Amino acid sequence: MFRGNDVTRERKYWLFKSEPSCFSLDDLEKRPEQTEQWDGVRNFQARTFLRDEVKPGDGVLFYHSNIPRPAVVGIAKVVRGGYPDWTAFDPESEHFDPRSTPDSPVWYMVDVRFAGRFRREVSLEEIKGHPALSGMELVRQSRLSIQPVSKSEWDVILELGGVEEPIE
DNA sequence: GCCAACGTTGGC
DNA sequence: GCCAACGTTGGC
Repeated sequence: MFRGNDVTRERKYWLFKSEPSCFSLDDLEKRPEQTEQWDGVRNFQARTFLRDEVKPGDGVLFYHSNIPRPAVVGIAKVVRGGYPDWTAFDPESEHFDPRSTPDSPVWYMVDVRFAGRFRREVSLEEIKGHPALSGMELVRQSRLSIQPVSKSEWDVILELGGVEEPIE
């Protein structure tokens, strides 16, 4: 009932996938204010996370997919929660979807800001072989592009990757 | 480039 | 509402 107004809500953690040939951690770091709209998500389960559950201050594991050695390469921070993905309204956009309108949006996006690069990448292979990580959504259901990560998984991956806790 | 796993679409 | 056909993702 008070969803969205809960100022006491605990920070949540997420894993966002991206093909680096499309958008990489490097690209995020080079953006103005190191911030980017995470648009183009066209999967309903991922959409629902973006619309309802991803909130400012949340932590994001930045994962590079569809490459020879897929891996978490760094972290980002959510700076704006779910709002309508305008690329769905734009006929010129490759993410155009006429089912989504400004009055009744179907697709949502969030804004993320660069928060750190790992000293070493944490590969999918390593995650699969790590007792504390082998139950991750990433391993169990490999296709979801926005997925929740537990606090303990977040902590272990940051420890493996080697980055100071960067989010306030 | 292959293909398994999964999501979506559409006929019935 | 079932399910076959099809499209996409993403590891390998």
